[in-house]
Amino acid sequence: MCEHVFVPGQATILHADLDAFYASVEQRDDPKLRGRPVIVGPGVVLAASYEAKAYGVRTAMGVTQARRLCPQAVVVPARISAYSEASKAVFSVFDDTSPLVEGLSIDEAFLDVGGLRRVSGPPADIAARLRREVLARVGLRITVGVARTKFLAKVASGVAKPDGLLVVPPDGELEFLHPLAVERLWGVGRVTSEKLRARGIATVGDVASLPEAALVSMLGPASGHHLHALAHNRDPRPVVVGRRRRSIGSQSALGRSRRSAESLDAVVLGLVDRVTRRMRAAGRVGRTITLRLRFDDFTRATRSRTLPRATADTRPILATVRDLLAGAMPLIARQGITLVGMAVGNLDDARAVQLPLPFEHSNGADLDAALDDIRRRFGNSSVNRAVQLGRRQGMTVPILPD
DNA sequence: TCTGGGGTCCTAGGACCC
DNA sequence: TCTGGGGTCCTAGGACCC
Repeated sequence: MCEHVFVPGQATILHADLDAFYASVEQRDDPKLRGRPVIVGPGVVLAASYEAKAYGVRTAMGVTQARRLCPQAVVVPARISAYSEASKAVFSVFDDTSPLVEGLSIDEAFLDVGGLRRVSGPPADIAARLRREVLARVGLRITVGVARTKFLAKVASGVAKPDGLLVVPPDGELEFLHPLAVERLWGVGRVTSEKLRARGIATVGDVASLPEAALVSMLGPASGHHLHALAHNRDPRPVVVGRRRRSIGSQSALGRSRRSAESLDAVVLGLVDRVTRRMRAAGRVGRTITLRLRFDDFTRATRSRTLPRATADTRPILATVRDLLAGAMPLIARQGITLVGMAVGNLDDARAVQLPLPFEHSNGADLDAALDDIRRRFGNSSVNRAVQLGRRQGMTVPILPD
């Protein structure tokens, strides 16, 4: 029998994070790069090795500036397929370690090892073994944080990197957390950090000493509640397996030179082709098309439209993007465009049944029959969605069984 | 700091439904 | 006929993350 042994109050969540991922893959594959400052470019810094970070080189910095800070750095072009292959290899080590793995990005994941104590030993041992395994099987160094909650495990790995392991014991959580800078809190970026620091709030402990209402009025309801909870070390979120992407998109920076309408259209065509290919490969269809623009002064704009039915076909999506772009032409003419992107959201499984509903010429009886059919085939909770979407669209509703 | 590419989630007003 | 409360969806913008 396989029972899940939940030990309350134990640190059982691992946050595993590869160190300087892209740069480490380059150093792994080319011995000449080992021990040297490496920057993955070109254009902007996609990743920097720790040797380069020591000189102040940071992700998203222009490569020109990075070279000024660290003239001896080797700049190599990104090899995305190599990174994605390395990522797959690392995730297969994760999957061999625990059945409960939640990927966060190409280079980090949460693992819940709470049920593995009898089979694999205590979490700290599992974490140490995981680090050895990733190094042995994939040749990459990884940092692991271990704690009772996801948030704390992630903070722990952030503090421990590079090439570290840090366990936060349940009776030492607040001592660990409260002296840290507010920027360590998940969800505190540039804007929130400035708001907090302007009020003299510099550490997690400072946040914890504030009444929740004060944070809410400062930052809005969602951020306020969120930060208050994290500062008091409340984070009940479980590790979730099999989370699915909610949108698929692509974008392209255009540089400073002026673009003709024709060349803009060529870029858009390429984006739509890339995105729809990826959607079809993933077996997804989507309804909401978003056009993303960025201008000379770095302001942004988005335009979106929701289609009556989900699709992964190039033609309707391209037509929609072109239409949105045409609507935005006055804006583009005024501001000068530097980036164009598009994304498809509201994703559904391509296997979802596209049900036609007889709303348009309905006499009521037709509709009731259709809803009965949905109830019979897909379960009761699908009916509400069908009614909502069907009324709005008058046509087609994608439904997956309950 | 003159800034790439891929994402997630929240907010807020208006439309619409029960 | 007028009214209310509760809820979802759509659109646009913004903050944040790696």
